[in-house]
Amino acid sequence: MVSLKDISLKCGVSIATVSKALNDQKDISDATKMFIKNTAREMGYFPNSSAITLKTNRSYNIGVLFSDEGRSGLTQEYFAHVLDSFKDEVEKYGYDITFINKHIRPMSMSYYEHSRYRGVDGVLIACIDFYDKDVYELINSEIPVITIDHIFDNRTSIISDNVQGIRDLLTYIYKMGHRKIAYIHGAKSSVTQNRVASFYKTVEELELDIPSDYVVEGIYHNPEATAKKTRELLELSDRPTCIIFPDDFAAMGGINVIKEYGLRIPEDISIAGYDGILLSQILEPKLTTLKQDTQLMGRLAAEKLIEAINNPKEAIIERVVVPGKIMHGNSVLKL
Amino acid sequence: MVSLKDISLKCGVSIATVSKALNDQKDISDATKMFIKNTAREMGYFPNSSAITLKTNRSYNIGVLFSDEGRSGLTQEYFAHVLDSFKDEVEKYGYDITFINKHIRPMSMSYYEHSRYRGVDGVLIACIDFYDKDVYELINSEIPVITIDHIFDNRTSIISDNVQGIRDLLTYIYKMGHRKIAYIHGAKSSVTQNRVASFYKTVEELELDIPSDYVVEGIYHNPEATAKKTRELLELSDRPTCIIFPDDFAAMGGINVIKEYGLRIPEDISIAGYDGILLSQILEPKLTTLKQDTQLMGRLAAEKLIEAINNPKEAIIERVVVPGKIMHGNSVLKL
DNA sequence: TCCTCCTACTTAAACGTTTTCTTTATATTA
DNA sequence: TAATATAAAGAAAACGTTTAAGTAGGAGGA
Repeated sequence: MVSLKDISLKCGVSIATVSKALNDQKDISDATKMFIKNTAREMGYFPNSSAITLKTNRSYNIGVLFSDEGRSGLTQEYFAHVLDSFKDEVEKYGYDITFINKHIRPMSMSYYEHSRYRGVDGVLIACIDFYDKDVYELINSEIPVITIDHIFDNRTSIISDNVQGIRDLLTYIYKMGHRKIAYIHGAKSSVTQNRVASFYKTVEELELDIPSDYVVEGIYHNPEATAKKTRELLELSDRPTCIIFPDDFAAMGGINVIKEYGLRIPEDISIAGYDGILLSQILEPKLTTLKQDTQLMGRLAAEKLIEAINNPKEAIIERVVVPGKIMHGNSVLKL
Repeated sequence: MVSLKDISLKCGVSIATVSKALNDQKDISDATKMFIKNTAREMGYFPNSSAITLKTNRSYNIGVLFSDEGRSGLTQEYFAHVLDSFKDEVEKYGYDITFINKHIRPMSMSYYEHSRYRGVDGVLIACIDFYDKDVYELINSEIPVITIDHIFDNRTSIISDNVQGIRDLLTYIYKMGHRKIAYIHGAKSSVTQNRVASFYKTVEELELDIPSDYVVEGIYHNPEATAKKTRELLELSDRPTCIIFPDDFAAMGGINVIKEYGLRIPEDISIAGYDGILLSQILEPKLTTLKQDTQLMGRLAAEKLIEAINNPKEAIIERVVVPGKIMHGNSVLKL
């Protein structure tokens, strides 16, 4: 591997001069700089990130914490898209992305230790058990951190506007003439809390009268659980005219049950999803859903994180709320 | 940050002794080793990967090339699952994963340069334009490389058994009594080549007579393109009784068109997919498809790559063919 | 007793950079 | 002309680690 030393030998200058020339520093004459840069190119030089990181404590590497009960969040379309957008954006600034996990090398490390071990400049936390004490250790460390869809007091977070999202969805359904609206929400999490709270708040504002058995707990991304809850809703003596599912994918389970009952969507019962993944737009009828702006979320997360990396001291703690967009499909009938 | 030097000072031994003790080398008495290890733990020591990598040329970091026309392959369920499994496996051996791309730092680098820059021990190549000259540079470099679903002469590759897969699928459909079987395949790639060749070969073995307009080119993961081709097939004077789609997701487009024509699946027309993603098992009727063993592929890729890393000289070039499994859904009617 | 061989350690160089401080040479000023 | 400022380059230390080579001291053997 060609090193600065090799170039300095070939050019007959010192290593320091080569380093400065390649980094476009002031102290070098244009002629020398050109000469060195050309020689470096000819020799096929490229820098060594380990040496640079060791010396400067700046790795241009960002850690990503992205797991979900064993499975990595990768396999969830929503998070995959956020990560994808995040990756695109940080790459523009010259950053790479490394997954940070607990099990590494002979010893096992905490997230924080792992982050320090790899010398990452910052960490993106998403789709993870936010109540893990190892997450707390990281959150309270000196490493710049951004969280997605979860708020910590001392950290900037990017959150999808679940409050407005559910409000928009519910209001739309209301305006379509529905009054008996059920909601199968996801399992306990801050996302769910926001959605459910917003649901009840909107119900109040709209002066709706929603029986308590219309709001039930399902599981995100779980069509089976959704199917079960849907069945229960359909068995009620006073059946809802519209069901909001935890998310688009889970909705598939509900849709199957509805068909099983010989009911048509939306003629006999209306439905709505959440997320706005590709699938939702391909379903027949097209699903009415709330599309979360994963691209913007990823981009903002990148920008805010890099900002925090560049100004570790004066970093402002922000809660960036990213609005979603309602997708009017054909799954909610105009009554 | 606590360094070996700090520990050595506290313990009153040399830095070398600390290093050896922590790395369980022979040269140290048990008493000293214990003492040093305990002190290290107390002081909150963890190693610095940059320093280790710089010194040893071993980063315990694996590069991943995972992109797809702008979008990263992350957003494709099939590859997301392969990567997920790969990640799980390499982590067991203490490796981390870093995405390798072209744009990094001020200068832009080729994949190879980027790999060297980060000092990755090996690279996984998947879901990418394999005909890119930068991919060739990497393939022909000294860096251990594993490819997924594409064969290079000089590299080990893990490939899903597309030949047997299509054969199994077609044979199954044949045994269900179908003779007029259409195939909408994906765009040009080695995967497609294998599938199409296998389709024709099996057609011959089964002594089927498939008209040439039954085999048409679609686009993977593209429901619209699939819808268009499906429409064309349905418009044929001699309509097929079964259509094989490029993949499960693309199949959605075909399904919609079929419904649009007022046809029932499988009573009026049978269909099959490919991939066996979650979606396929949730569809009603359940899709008959070929499930690719993404978990095994990821694991094997990890094993083979680590093997190559540990034995760069005597690494054997292998083509590991991973069998899939046919999933008998209800989308193919028994004639 | 002396020599040899272990054992348990230390020394010091090296990996490829960056960066502070010096040095040298040249230009500018009085 | 001499003093001083400036530009361009170099020397050397440092980042945290590994490792080959060296050393001291004690045990074992003849």
